[in-house]
Formats: sequence, structure tokens, C-alpha cells
Amino acid sequence: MEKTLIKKIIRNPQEYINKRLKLNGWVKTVRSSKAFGFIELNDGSIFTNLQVVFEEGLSNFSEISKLLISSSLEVEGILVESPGAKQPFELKAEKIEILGTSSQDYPLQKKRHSFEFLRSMAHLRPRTNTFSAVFRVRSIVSYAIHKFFQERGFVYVHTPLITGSDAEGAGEMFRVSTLDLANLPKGEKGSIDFSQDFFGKETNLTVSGQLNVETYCMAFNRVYTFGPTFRAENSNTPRHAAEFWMVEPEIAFADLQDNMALAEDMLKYVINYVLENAPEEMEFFNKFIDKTLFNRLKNIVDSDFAQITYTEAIDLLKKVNDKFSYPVEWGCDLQTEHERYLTEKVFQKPVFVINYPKDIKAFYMRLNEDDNTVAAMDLLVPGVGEIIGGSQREERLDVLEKRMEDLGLNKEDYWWYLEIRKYGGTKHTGYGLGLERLIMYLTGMTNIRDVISFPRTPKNAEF
RNA sequence: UCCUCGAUAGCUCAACGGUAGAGCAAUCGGCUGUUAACCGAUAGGUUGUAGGUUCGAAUCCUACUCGGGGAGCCA
Repeated sequence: MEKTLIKKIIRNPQEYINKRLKLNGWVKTVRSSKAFGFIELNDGSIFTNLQVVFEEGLSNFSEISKLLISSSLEVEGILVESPGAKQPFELKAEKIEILGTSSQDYPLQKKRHSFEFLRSMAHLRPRTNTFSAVFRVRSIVSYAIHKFFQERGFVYVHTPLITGSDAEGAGEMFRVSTLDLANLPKGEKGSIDFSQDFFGKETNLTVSGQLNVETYCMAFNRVYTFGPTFRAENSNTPRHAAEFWMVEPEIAFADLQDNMALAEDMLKYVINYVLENAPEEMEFFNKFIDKTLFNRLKNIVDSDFAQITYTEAIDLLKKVNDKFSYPVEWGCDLQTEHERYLTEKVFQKPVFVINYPKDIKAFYMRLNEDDNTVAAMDLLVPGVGEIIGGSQREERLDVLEKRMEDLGLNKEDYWWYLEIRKYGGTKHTGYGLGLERLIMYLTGMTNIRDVISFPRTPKNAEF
């Protein structure tokens, strides 16, 4: 007999009602009395459980009554309308085969656990409601991102995870090496001789695919990367991880305004897609994780994102300087408290801050007419803070070289990056979206460690 | 990395210098429609680690480890 997925039953009950079905799943909870009992069964196909009713006529009734949480079953029975209030239908079991028993020391209970506790068992937490919802949404969000870009003709580029350019400037890097740590080859001045290493030079894990993807942008026009990124920063916050996923689109013949339009379209598209394709999960988040979630997301889909220049933002923040522990001044980077004030108090929706002072931004960002600011943009969202960072890139070779000289960067290290300006360079622009931050924003989860299956953070690489 | 708070039963917590407790989970029993089922009973502990103060330390002090929150860095 063919097996039926619970998702199909719930999406299309009239097709299955009063029919004999066979299904597999795991026990979420058992409530039994003398002559009958209830099992909530989840088969992983959908967030929702199916209630199975079993009666003492079954040959293994007493074993079933004592089933421990997370035991795996094969159940055969008839789908009937349920007299209970909390579910429209249930499976009246005719045969229940126990495929895998659980153990009495199974740590997950049918009550709420703290996320801290669940982090200590990353191998079991996907079985809980919250993590089941988070990781199905993560999968759906990832698909929606691909769908968005593919529908618009973007080419998906796989940029390398191992990089030879050691000065991408976006943070501390993890070294990649096959050298014997206990016996490092030394050069003339006592420094490590990387010519004997696997790649014959110093290599690291990438902190961004941007420089590489820019080269493909100059061939395909509209491209994006979507993959893991590594930062060895000793950051201990709910928003940072050593390994995370980033989406980096790059578009040619386009400027900063086009870039922001793309970012806004993408966010709205993903939100709509997730609301439509993960209704049970999103309902759960709105009910148990963040009661303002639906209002917040609808507010975003329905409104135009705000836009403000860095200089305007500073003027605005200066008027309320007494609210901050760090007063603002033109030339300073915005502190978290300033960003939150802008997006949560002033605009109460996502806001792009653009045209930052060149001295606090990366070398590749395009210098504005004023010679003082660059065409950068950060998208700030309430609750999470910076979710996207991007810029129009400096396409003028002489200006770019001048910038690198001013910053003391070695041009030889970037020879191929500079050559794409030399051969038919054109204005282009792109941004980086932190996938985990987007998922936090979409689910109301407040710690990045709870939206990555096996999070890597300082002093933590178990599992 | 800095500031701050914390670590007691499997989980969530109480005990605040004088014999370590409760609810839930587990185990056993009861219950004919449950919904975090309910009712009764049983069992469960070197109080994060290492030192110190004290007649006596879960409780006070020091260091360390790990975790939460905040900051910096950023996505």
C-alpha cells in the first residue's frame, strides 16, 4: 500500500477523508487512557501534526500506550472527521507498527525549552516546533532568492571559498593551509615560507565573493552569488557567526538607485513568497515568537522603503544627541543605537542610508562628485539593524588606483580586479545580504545561532 | 576583545551562612474523546571547575570554564 504524506492530507483533505491510508512519522506526544489513546504524529512533510486515535483492540495496544516521544511508526487506518475541537480530522488506526523506539532519557519534552538548552543539542533540535519552522522557512527563503534572481535573468556564479587575496578588508580571515603547524617552514627572515604551502602562497577562507563576482558581472551583466562566507572576528553577539551565508547580486550599467530598487524588490518578493508558501510556520512565529511579525512584514510589503543620506541622517540625529550615549558627528560611523533610532523611531520601516564619508568605507566604493563621500548604501531594518550593505563600484581606473594608494593597498594584489576596469569597464553596483539576518527578520528569531543548523561562533564548533 | 548578569535534579526554577525543595519529564498504577490531557505514587543531587574564608558554604571571596544581554566589528 502506498504511503501518504501528511502535507497532502492537510492541503487536500476531501481527497483522503474516509479512505484507508498508510503513513510514516515520529511521535510528538501520546495521551492514553485505559481503552484508547491519541498520538500526535509528524512526518516532516509539514509543520502540522496529524492526530492518530488508537483503541484497545489493537494487538500491541499496551506498547503503543507507553510509546516515548520521537519513536518512529508506520500507521495504517481510516481518515475520519474528528469530534475534537482542535483538528478537523484524524486517523483512526487499524494497525500501528513501531519502527524505532525512543529512550526514556530523550531530552526534549512536550513543553517549551529555552533556546540556550536546545543549542547544546543541535542534532535533536530540528525535531522541535520552533526549529522545524525555522529551517523549513530557511529552505523556502533560499529557494525564493534563487527564484527571484533567475526570473530576472541573473546568472548564478559560484565564487571560490578559498581565496588568495588576503586583503579583502572585510574582517579577520581563517587561514587555509596544509603546513605542519608543529614544524613550520621558515624563510630567510624567520617568517613562514608559504611557497611551500599547498597553493604556494598564503590562502584564506573568503570573507566575500564580491571581488570575484564583479568579474562575471562584466560578462553576464546581471549575476549573483549565494554561498557560505567566513569571518574570524571574535564577535560575541546575537547577530554574528563565524560561518554564515550571503547573497551578493551585482548588476552592470546600473547605479546606486538601481541597486536599492533591486534590494527593495527582492526583500518584498521574498516576504510575499514565504508568507504564501510557509503559512503554518509563519502563523507559528506570529503566535509564539513575535506577535508583531505579521504587522511588521505587511507594513514592509505595502510601503516604500525610506532613503536618507548619511549627512542628512547626522543632522537629524544631532538634534536628539542627548538620547545617545555616543553623540554623533559627521565623519563618525553610525552606532547601533543611532541606526536603531533611525529605522525604529524616525521611519518605523526599512531605511537606506546612502553616501557615507569615504574614510569609513571600503576602497572599491565609487567616489561621489563632492570628492568626500562614496556611493554606499546600508539598509537598516527595525529589530535587526543592518541587513544589507552595498555600493556602486568605482569603475574609473585612475580614481580607483588613487584610492588604493591613499589607503596603502598593494595594487599588484588586485591586478585582475583592476583589469576589468581596463577592458570595457562600466558603472556597476551590488550589495551583500546576510541570509541569516533576513531569516531572523522574517521569523522574529533574535539569535543568529538559532537560524543556522550547526552554528559556528567563537569557542563553539561542536557537531 | 570590553562591560554586565548568570551556572542548583533530565528541563524550568526556589532555597540568600545552619539537614537542598517544587512543577514538568521519567518509572509504576488509575481513567471511555484527549489537545503542554488529567489523578495518585515512586525514583532522581560531589549545587559548573579549582582554591580560599568559616565551627559550618548552594549561599561570602579569588581564579578559570561555559552561557545570556549590551558594546565594538560587520552581513
